[in-house]
Amino acid sequence: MDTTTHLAEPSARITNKKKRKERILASARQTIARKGFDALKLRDLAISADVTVPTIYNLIGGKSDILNLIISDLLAKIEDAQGNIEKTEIETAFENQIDRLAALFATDEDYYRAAFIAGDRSGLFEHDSETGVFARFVAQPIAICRDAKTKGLLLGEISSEQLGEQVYGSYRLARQDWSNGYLDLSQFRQQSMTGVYLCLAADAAPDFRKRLFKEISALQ
Amino acid sequence: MDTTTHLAEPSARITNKKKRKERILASARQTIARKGFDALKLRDLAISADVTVPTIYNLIGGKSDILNLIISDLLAKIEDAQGNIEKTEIETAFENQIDRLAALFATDEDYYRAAFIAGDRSGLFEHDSETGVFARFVAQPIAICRDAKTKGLLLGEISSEQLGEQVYGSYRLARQDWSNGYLDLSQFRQQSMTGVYLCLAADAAPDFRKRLFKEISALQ
DNA sequence: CTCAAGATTTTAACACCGTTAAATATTTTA
DNA sequence: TAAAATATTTAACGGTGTTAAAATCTTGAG
Repeated sequence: MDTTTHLAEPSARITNKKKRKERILASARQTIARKGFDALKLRDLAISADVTVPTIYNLIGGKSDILNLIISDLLAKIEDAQGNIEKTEIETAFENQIDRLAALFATDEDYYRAAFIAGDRSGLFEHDSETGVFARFVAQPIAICRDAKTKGLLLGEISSEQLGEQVYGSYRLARQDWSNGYLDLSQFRQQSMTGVYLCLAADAAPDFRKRLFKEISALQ
Repeated sequence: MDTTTHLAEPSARITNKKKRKERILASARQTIARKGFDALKLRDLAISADVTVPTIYNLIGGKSDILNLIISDLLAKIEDAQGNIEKTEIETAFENQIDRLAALFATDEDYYRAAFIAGDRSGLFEHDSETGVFARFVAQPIAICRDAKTKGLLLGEISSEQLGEQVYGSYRLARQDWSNGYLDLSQFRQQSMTGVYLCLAADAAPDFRKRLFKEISALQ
């Protein structure tokens, strides 16, 4: 299989290829961010990346392939940003998670909005797959709820799986409303947090419940 | 202005025009329902409605105009189906509302899914407008919550406006998940109801809260 | 009934899009 | 350097929404 004596060095051809590819993708991201997903035209993209259309097909592929790469990039950045959540306190665990997301989105709001819209359109967040995006992301709230139950903060009148899914739904909805342009980023934060705290309050022990409502009114 | 002696009778020309228009729209609805929104092509539509493409432009307009008519139709049917909600009991008020929606969707599931997707894409449910769809629809849960508060079922640790919006968010999310194909109709019903009951439970008086959790576990 | 005026439909084209085969240019290898 | 492999571009195809202009039909006055 390997006929060379040394490891394959990154020949100039290949590095150039990579450079062009990156230039194309960066340009695509910029266009989506600035003008929306439907405004991405292959001919314009080719011009702005200083190549021709068939080169795009050669290096990346058709429009859906470009899309897929952008979505992968989105997911990688999100998972990176979520990182490990410190389980110091329950409220701050969720607050941290949402704040990190909001901070990430703020770095390039148009781009993330566009990427989420693209993701939603291509069924990225389907619930069925055991290993899909939804399953990976919903696991975290569920884990936090479980932890809260062992600490006696939650009463357990509803399963951690169900409660976690509802909590996750709260910021999923806020995220969608934001990426659809219905909310700005600060509203996204407030809306997510309100939803999360309210869900938790439903199953919270009395003093924790009191704390949650105090947090909610502090959000307004 | 009115030069005729009698009221204008619906001349054959005009009734034919209306008939054609209806035929075009019905055909469009069918195509969207069967093959999805992106599969609606004006040439195909013209053939299936037995007219030519410019006739569509003359009677209705371009693709976005067709879309708008279909969305209006969707909204009319929904508002019709919602009707007046009897305020007998709080839980059943929400349950009735959701059941009526689910029953309506079930009459032509593919069509309603497609119409919602089209509506979402064209920013139908924006939050800002005072008289928009969102404002009209969110008013009902808020009113029910207010009623529940006066009856002592809700404690009022959160405003009826906020709680109602969260409740509405619960079935808005479920509706989106259903129209995106992530849930089937029975899951939509279960998911909506769980979310609504959980939101209410957060602010519910003890015995009402107990009732709500019983309802939730009965849903599984 | 006839026929011109007006409304409606259709023919035929335009501009734009994603995509791809075939030709050209470039880089690597022997 | 010559040949082989690889990458890029030229030039086209089929399909889309849209529209001006020609052809057709309907209406109503004489």
